[in-house]
Amino acid sequence: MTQTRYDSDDGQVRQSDTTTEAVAARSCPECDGRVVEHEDRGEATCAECGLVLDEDAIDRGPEWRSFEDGDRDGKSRVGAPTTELMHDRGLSTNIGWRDADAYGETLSARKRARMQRLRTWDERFRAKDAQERNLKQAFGEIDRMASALDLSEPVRETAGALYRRAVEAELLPGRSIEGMATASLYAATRQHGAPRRVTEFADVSRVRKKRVQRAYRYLKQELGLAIEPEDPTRYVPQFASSLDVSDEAERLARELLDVAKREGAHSGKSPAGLAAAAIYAAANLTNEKLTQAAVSSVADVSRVTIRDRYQELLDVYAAREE
DNA sequence: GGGGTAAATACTTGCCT
DNA sequence: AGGCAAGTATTTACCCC
Repeated sequence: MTQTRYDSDDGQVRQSDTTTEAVAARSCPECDGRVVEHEDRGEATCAECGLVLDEDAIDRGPEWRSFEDGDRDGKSRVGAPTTELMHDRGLSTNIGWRDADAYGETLSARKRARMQRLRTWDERFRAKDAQERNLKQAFGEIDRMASALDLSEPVRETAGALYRRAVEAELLPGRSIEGMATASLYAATRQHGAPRRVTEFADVSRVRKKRVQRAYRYLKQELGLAIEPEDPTRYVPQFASSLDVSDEAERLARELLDVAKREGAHSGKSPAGLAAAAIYAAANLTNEKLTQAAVSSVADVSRVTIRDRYQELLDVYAAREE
């Protein structure tokens, strides 16, 4: 009697895996979700909606005041803000292509030759390295996909950091940049506890679902990523807001899922399918009009699956009541 | 609209070599 | 290591009420 196990794809499903990130006793003001602290970045995000609660303790932006009397232009002591999503963290300089000095005067032949050599070296230091070019392209991909899926900034940053680690661990040779970039982004959303379905990533990526999953598994294993098994309740806020159901129904959906989890009725079933069914069942119970077709399309789960799961959820819930 | 079903497909696991 | 078979979940494409 074998079963499809959606909760075992990180190879080591243990209770202790869930404690990698410190769990705060706070809850999100927006959606009441669990708040996850990311100590390494001085950030706290909501596990449900990805909302950033505590922005960085360190301000990496320029300082918008002058330090010398009469110096009205030089209001910045630092360069551009650093970010994970620039291949050199935004710290590079550029040497212009024009053969003119800062005042616009043309340069002598000797100086021109020297500038040419400088450019050559500048070029070599900055982008010659295959790894750097690799990062550049991957970060572009990550940013593009994240925009398409409307993912929060911290998620993008995490994805960038993961990808960088993958490159540094030399995981890339023999694998496609897009595949690994997509996998990094997927892993990031899982780590932040606001998961999206793999198919969503495959839709906005040039790689197919299969490749994404393969790359994801590889990434997770090689980097020793501790990622919690997918929890159906994590999908509830997403689906609920897309379908515009009441808070009451949303709460009920969570309860249905909690009961199902306690009864072990969820093992082997797809988390998104369960969440979709719970929303549908809850909407029915609170007399809200919600068609299976509507839920099916936002959750990316077939009507058949919703029907099957929602009957099960109701059965388990009813058996539990007495 | 909901609900049912059969065949096709996807994914996992265990077994084998 | 990788191929293969078996078992389960999910989707697809019909159907009826």
